[in-house]
Amino acid sequence: MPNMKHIAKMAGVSLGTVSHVINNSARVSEPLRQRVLEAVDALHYQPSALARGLRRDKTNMIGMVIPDVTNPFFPAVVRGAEDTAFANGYRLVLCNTDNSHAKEMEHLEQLRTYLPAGLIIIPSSFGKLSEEVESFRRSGAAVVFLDRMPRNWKGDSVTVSNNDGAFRAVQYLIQLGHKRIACITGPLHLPNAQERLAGYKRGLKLAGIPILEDYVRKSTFDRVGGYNDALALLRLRNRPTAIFAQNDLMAMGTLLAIRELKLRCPQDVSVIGFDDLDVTELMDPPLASIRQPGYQLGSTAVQMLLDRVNVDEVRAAPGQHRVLGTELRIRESVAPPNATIGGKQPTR
Amino acid sequence: MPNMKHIAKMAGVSLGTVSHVINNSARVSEPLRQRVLEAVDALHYQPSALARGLRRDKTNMIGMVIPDVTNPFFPAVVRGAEDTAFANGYRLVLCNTDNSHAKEMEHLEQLRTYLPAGLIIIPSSFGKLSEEVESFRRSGAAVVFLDRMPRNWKGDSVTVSNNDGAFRAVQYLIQLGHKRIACITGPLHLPNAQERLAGYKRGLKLAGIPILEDYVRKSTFDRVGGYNDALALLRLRNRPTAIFAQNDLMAMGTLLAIRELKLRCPQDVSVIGFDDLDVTELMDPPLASIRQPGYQLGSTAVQMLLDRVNVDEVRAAPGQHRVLGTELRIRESVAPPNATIGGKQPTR
DNA sequence: ATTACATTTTGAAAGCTTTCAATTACTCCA
DNA sequence: TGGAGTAATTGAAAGCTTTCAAAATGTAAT
Repeated sequence: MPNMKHIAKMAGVSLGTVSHVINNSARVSEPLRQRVLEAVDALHYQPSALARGLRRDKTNMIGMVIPDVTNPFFPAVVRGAEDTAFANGYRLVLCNTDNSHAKEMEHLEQLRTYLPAGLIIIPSSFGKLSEEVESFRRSGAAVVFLDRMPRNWKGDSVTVSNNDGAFRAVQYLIQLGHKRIACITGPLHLPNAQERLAGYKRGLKLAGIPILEDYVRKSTFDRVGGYNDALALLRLRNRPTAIFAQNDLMAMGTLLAIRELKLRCPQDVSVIGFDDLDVTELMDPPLASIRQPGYQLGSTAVQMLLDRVNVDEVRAAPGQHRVLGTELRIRESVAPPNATIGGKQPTR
Repeated sequence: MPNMKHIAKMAGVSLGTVSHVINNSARVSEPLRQRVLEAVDALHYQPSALARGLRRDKTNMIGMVIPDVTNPFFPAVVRGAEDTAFANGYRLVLCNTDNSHAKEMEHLEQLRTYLPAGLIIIPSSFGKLSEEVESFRRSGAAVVFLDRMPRNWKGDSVTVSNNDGAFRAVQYLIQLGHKRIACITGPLHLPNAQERLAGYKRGLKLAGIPILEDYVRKSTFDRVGGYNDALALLRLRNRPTAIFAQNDLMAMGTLLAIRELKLRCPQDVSVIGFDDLDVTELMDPPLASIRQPGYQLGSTAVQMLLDRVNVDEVRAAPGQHRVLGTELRIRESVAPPNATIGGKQPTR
């Protein structure tokens, strides 16, 4: 592999000149400039990202730390991030944490040794993580939190209007005539789960519907979680007529549970999810959901990160906290309670 | 950030000794060793991956080049890869190519400047790509092709039994009584599309069913592709009673097309896909499919890659070509032709 | 032609690690 | 105690780039 020395020799100039031409870091007379460019072309020269990073104290890599690509909400986010990173000459290092604090920390510590330009994090733990991240930032990396954010984070972040989305979903259900509305939440140490829960409660409160302990089930953001807790809800003496699952994976689990108990959706139970995955419209029944702009979430995060990187040293610029909108998508999984004659009556 | 010099000074030893302790690259007396380790601990020292890579001519990064994480088949593959990479101290750089040759090349050229330990590629083009990859390999990186492979590739690869999977799907349909079986293929310059098509043809041939031009539609591996070509198939005078879509995304498009034309699946048309995505069982109707072990595909690829990296310089070791099995998953989207009374008769 | 000044160009240092040849320390035996 | 031989330790070079102070070149004015 050719290096700068080769170029310098071939073009008959010094190392410094080659560097200046390549980086446009100083005025170089046209003839020399041409000779260098020709040599670069002839030898197919590409600067070593390692040496460059070592010298500059910063590489063009962005660490992206997420819980699990396999959760169908995340690929769009990753894609949005990768696209705008790529477009700006940056690369993405993907790290799955499985919501494990230990893995999260291990990834971060490793990443740091690469001097990445920045970090995009969908955190699953807080506390020690925040410290680690703060130290990252002090050492010059830009950090953007995505989707979830530590309570007292002062830097940049992108999230969605979780509270509002949930609120409007509940409001819609109430409008249809539902009074017994349950909620399956994600792990409540996660801010987004908290916010969606708050939105749910706000909706009920506004309509004067009391909030029942039994109707709020703390679960995990995956299908089996949704399945299990839906089962529990559906077996209540006072079975809910509508279930709001805090993400689509849990909503799918809910649909399975409904099927398992030989109930029907939406006649016996309405279901509404959160995320609006691509597949929702193909499901049986098509799943109503609250749309989150996944791709945009990722691309915005990288955009903010790069802004921060480029503004360079104006660390004074206060952290931005951008919130993207959500949108209610109604589909056949919701209907007024006891919509059809023959809908099974609740056991009480 | 602390560096080796700091450690050396603190422990009262030379740079060389620190390095030896950290890498176990030479015998170091126990007292010195302890002092170094203590210093490392005290200062929270971590070797610079950049300097190390520069010196060693190789980093612990693996470039993973795929068409699009957003295609729901890939996340599992990526996850499998990332997991076994992580477990072995390697990191994944994710690159989406959108099936674009140009992007593919750009990613590769960029990756090379990082001296990655290896590359895992799901290629979307061949020809020039193969050259580039070959040159990568000569420069010391291990390369594994995944899912698709250039025709004359001599190195490592992991794929699945595409031909066989397709064959068995077709065989099953025939067994149910279908005679008019169509196939929606992926882009035929992709080997996996080719192989699945070959399997389809083999199945028909074996049963003595003639292969109709009209029943084979070359499409793209996504939902709209499937939708459009399914529409075309369903409008044929001699409408097929079963459609084999070469991946689940296209199969979903097919279901939409069927719905659009007010036909019913499986009564009017049976549908079978390929991939067996997680969501298939929740669809309407649940989609029969040929299962591919996505996670295993990714993890095997990284495993092979690391084997190659570690065996070190025994470049003589011949390329391995591993083929993972596929499995037929029958669900309600397939049934005998004209299963129910009232199934619309084909218009001639 | 000389001086002063602006513009280009250069060479070396720094960034951090690994590795190898050379040096130092140590053990054992005569 | 001296010397041979082995084991442990060291220091410097190399890997590739960027950057800065210094050197060289060019221009203009006197």
